[in-house]
Amino acid sequence: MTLADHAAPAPRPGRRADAERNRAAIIKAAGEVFAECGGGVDVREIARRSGVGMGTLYRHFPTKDALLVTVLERQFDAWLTDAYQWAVATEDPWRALTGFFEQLLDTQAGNRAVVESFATTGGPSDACVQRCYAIIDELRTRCVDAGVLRSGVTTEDLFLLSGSVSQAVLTTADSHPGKWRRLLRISLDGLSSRNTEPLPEPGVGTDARV
Amino acid sequence: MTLADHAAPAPRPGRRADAERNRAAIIKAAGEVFAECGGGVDVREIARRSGVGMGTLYRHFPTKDALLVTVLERQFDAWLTDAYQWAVATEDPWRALTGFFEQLLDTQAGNRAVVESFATTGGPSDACVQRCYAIIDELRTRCVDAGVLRSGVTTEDLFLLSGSVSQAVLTTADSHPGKWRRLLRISLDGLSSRNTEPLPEPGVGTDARV
Amino acid sequence: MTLADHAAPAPRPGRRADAERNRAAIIKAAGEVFAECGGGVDVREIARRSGVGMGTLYRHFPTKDALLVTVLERQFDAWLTDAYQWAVATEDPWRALTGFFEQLLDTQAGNRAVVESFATTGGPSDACVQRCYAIIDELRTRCVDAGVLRSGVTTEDLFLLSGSVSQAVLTTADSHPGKWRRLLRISLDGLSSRNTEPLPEPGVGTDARV
Amino acid sequence: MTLADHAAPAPRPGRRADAERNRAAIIKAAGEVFAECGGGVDVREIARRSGVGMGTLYRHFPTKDALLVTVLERQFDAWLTDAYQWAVATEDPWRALTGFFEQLLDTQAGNRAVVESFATTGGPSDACVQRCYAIIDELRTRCVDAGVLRSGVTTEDLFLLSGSVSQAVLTTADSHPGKWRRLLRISLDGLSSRNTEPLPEPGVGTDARV
DNA sequence: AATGAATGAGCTTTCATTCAT
DNA sequence: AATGAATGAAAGCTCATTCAT
Repeated sequence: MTLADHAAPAPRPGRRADAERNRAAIIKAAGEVFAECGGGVDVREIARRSGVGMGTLYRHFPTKDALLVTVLERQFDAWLTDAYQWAVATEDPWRALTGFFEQLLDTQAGNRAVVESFATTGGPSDACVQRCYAIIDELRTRCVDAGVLRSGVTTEDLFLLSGSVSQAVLTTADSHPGKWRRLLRISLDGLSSRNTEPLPEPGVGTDARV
Repeated sequence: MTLADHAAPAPRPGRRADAERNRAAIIKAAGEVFAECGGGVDVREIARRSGVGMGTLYRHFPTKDALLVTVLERQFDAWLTDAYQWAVATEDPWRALTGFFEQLLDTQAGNRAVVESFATTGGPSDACVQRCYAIIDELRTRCVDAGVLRSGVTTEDLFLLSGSVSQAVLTTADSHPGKWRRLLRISLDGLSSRNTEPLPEPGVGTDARV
Repeated sequence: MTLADHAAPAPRPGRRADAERNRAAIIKAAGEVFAECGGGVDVREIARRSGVGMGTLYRHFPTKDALLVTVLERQFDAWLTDAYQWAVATEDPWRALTGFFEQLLDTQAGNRAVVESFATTGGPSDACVQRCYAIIDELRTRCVDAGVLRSGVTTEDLFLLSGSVSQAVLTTADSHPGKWRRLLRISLDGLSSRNTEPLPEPGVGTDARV
Repeated sequence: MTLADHAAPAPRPGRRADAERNRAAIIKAAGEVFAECGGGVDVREIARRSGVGMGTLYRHFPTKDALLVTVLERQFDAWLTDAYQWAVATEDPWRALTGFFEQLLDTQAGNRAVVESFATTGGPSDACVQRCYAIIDELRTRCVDAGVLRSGVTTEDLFLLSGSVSQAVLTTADSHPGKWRRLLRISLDGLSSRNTEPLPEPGVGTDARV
């Protein structure tokens, strides 16, 4: 049992089959609709696309926001899990870290809602963020131990980097898909231990221009 | 006359003075409101804060979006100009480039609407983007000539980097102001010529993990 | 057999025992819920509290309103019976009449749905009203025979009086419980034969001010 | 200046004429609709009937409830004023008191919303209740001074009596209009000083049957 | 016969935009 | 030209009733 096992679909026993099917349909449809249109879409669109009535939707999720969070969590969690599993199986610590980021960003490419969540809430949900932190921290530690990571780089730095590049992923999704990979590589290279200059302290006033 | 002179307020001749004053008041208020609340605010709030009626507002700007674009353009343009002027006056090409980014990001720190614009429209407006591109290209060329920039880095890469870090600026604005500077430094360091590995081609399929 | 025997639970022969149990549970729960919250409650709350599913509830009662009426009838009927039995056993005709009202009002104190029914439907149901009328008429006749009732007072007057005071009972239920008893006493005293002025005729135009 | 001057229509100076007309139309329509259908009606019905859009309605009243309260206050206040003015001009204290009640009840006959308000909120609004209390108290004092009021009768008793009879007014509005006048007379006669028995103390346990 | 999930019209409220004054 | 009231199409959410299991 590692960090990577995530909330299973949880097929509660007494649940009727069609209810479960509907719930799944809602989550699926919501996942697509939120991804395409962002969190601002009309709930009706999700109901329509999932083939259920409004009441059914609201039976399964008490508010639109609850649905959004659920969907984002599931999506992000799944991506996180995949990327983590790949990373764990990778020998080279550096490649594990960078590959993890690339894979994670790759899967969330063009998902408006997920990317929005980084800008508005700081991430899909606290639980997701926690889990992401834990994973990044693990990968970071391996790099530190191997001496390949720039000194002073924190987990927060890495998380922030990931969320920030995800915006670039969305920006370029339509016009220049894949271009973000160059940006990611650039930023990651700035993380290698070949960069020896100290990073600025978190204090506000630091000014690189000086 | 250089790249940096931007669209002046354009005092159209036949215009009555108070109309011009109103227009200015609207733009000022909209700038503040959009910055604080993002592009989703109620137009009424802008009218209220600028002290004009809704009709006046809509006389000057046909749609909310037109107002938003106008405001973003002016703000971004001003910041761009400032940062550019500083950069032009800086001897060291590398410092000019990095300082330019930091200054630009610093001024837009916490401006919700501007940052949103990068995620949704790819930038405040096409004109802004063009101008930003031109400036970045100029600074980039200086670095290339001085041999301090990683080979293969394009203007697009740099622009994308800027837009992406701006998201981090917003994300951390409340909780950890200034933390984005570390991220910026990291990314910029990935741009130095000490990084010799080739960047991935823009093609979609490239996979850093391999 | 007197006026007072009311519709028995009527255990229809072919009925399965659990069906009867469910029906009883529904009526019990509905009685409580309607009393507490009034007729506007969500039917779900009743289903929940009675421990049956919505389908079962609607199998026993075709509409929410049918359930409401059934419940009100049963409750009111029971109270009516109790109050009547007490009144019948009371020698003094005046005390029988007044005590009947007080007892009836006392039991329905705070039952939102019953009181609402007087305002909206004129009473829990036609059958209830009929029965109540019959009882009141009986008690009234005794008073008339004994010469203690104001001349011209009709059964309708008395029924109306009861329904009207019931509102006061509800109004004061939380803040001043029991205060309605003063109001009841006042009104009842207006009914005594010591008041000799003729009551206004039912015609609309009568105006006490003239 | 007496108790009876009530909030004037308040034609705020800068207000546009049509806005005032709309506001009036809304209040008028709402008054009718609420009176006919009670507080539960669809707001759309009021918008339709007053000939304005939903937005206009909500511009004038922030919530449905605010509209309801405003309407009830105005209506009740107007009735209160009328009845009070009549009462003040009446020499006979007893006739002033009883006539006041009759007139007040007469005007609110069949107004569902106002009557509902007594059952749910205890009255149209706190301000209304205060004013009503003050008026009743004044009329009551005159009766007490004249020695025509039953000893121990409080203003609260009288207010409660009024609210309670108003239910009867509503109940009989359609089937037996005017019948409530008999009930009112009965109750009022119970208030005359010819009734010498002490009223029950407000304590809960008092039982008239004993 | 029992269950509780599904339905969808209907509710209150918001807000970009138009238009009478 | 300026004002801000008016508009009405959504939007999020509820709940009496039906229906598949």
